[in-house]
Amino acid sequence: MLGAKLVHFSPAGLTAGLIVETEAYLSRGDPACHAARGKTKRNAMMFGPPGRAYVYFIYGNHYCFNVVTGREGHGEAVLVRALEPLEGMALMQKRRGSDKKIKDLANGPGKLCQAMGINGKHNGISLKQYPLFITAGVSVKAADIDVSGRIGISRGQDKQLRFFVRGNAYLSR
DNA sequence: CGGGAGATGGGCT
DNA sequence: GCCCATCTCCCGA
Repeated sequence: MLGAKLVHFSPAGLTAGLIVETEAYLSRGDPACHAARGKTKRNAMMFGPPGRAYVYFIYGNHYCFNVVTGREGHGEAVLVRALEPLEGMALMQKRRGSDKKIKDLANGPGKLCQAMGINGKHNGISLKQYPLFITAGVSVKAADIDVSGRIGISRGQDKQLRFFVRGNAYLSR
């Protein structure tokens, strides 16, 4: 997914960005994964077919955007943590705050949802078609991808499941 | 600049 | 009640 392009045609206009940072949440042996304790109303979309969005509300203020990656019934997804803004920067600033610099528009999971206009109503929709989809972006070589522990979690901190484009200016950290 | 804490609300126990 | 895959502000350096 790194280097792929996330596009959203919203009623307010078009925004798009390159995926530069992700985290994997596995279906087995991963206590940090929302699906670790079985299927619930909240995480049900994670168990659906791959290629759909799993969007959830967190900390009373923010949404996080995931792509379901596991086979149907498995409960596996990839969290998108940061985007390099490509199109619709003016709209992103309108949503995020006009004082924000470009590099602060989508360099975090909550921030990118706000910048892209992604919210709970996108939970479960296909990411292969209008209005919200992932398409070809730029090619990222394996040698340019770095790995680290995941950010902001309290369980499963030992796992090296955060992936990002080394040196990219739009990472969350 | 870096660290600490509050805001804020839905889901789960 | 408590937890939480976060963000922002405010403080001190």
